[in-house]
Amino acid sequence: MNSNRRSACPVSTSLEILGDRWSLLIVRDLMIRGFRTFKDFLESGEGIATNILASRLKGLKASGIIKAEIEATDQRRLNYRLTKKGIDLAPVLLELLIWGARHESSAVPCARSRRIEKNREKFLAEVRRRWRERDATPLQVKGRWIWK
Amino acid sequence: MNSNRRSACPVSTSLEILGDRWSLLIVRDLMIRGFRTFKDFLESGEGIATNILASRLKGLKASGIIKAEIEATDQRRLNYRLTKKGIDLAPVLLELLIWGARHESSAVPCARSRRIEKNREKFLAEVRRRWRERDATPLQVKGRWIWK
DNA sequence: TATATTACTTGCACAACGCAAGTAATCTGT
DNA sequence: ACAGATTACTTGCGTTGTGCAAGTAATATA
Repeated sequence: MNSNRRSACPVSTSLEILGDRWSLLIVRDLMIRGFRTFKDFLESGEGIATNILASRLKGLKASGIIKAEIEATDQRRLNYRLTKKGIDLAPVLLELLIWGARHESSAVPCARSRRIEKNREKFLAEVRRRWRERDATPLQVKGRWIWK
Repeated sequence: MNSNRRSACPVSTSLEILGDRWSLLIVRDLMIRGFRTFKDFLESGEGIATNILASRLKGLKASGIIKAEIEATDQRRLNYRLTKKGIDLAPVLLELLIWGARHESSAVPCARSRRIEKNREKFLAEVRRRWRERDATPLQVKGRWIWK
């Protein structure tokens, strides 16, 4: 499992699993936007190709970050869900959000990203509650989407 | 500058810049290990190729995350250094470290990663102090390398 | 029973990566 | 002063990964 690692550094190990343009976006969609299905991810706006999405889902599953279960009422639908290991990525995503909002994004007003930053623990607690209770409504902060 | 973005989400934007297997490792080496030169990065253990390293350094410079200055006493040597934008990635790296140590790494003893987690703010303050004061000694926690 | 939906897979062109080798500028030892 | 070493790259080339379009199998709906 942890053979063929390029190094023992946990940052390096994390990046071997998550270091690409798409994996963490899938985690974001599961965590924040309440997405569950293949089709949801396809339509998430960044325009991932079907083959790339399939390969990333496969990788995330192999790494134990997500799992999939067939929907009881519709055998066609696979519902993806974060594992504990997956939801533990919440702080990583939050810090990426804060960094991007501060240094790169014109889309998130400074006031909103500063509020998220200030209420870091509250935000994480809410993300974890949603996961525990399978709350799949898109996450908002003060009535606004946090990613726009 | 922020044209041709696949979406307005700051997480997506961050990943377009940093979402690969190498960029954040270079930032780690600058931030934690006190590396400065091309040669330092080459020998950092993960085995990055020279052309890839050159292209990543170029990208990080273009993104304003690092800057390079020629060493006064040796004109051959380029010293790379994190900018403010670069040092602001410290929380992202820290969370990747914590996640990797908890879920992937056998190299970091649980006790040590828990201590880092508990002293999150102290750790970040120390990283920022080192940057301000140009302290390039490899960062240790209680006399141990934090990445092993 | 025909059509739609979901979650993929396959084929192909193109870009990125990884390794080995080479190069230009600068420094060091004699 | 000159040979050899050092630093920071670039170039070539074969392999791997990505992105798009099209196709497919299983299941659901009208």
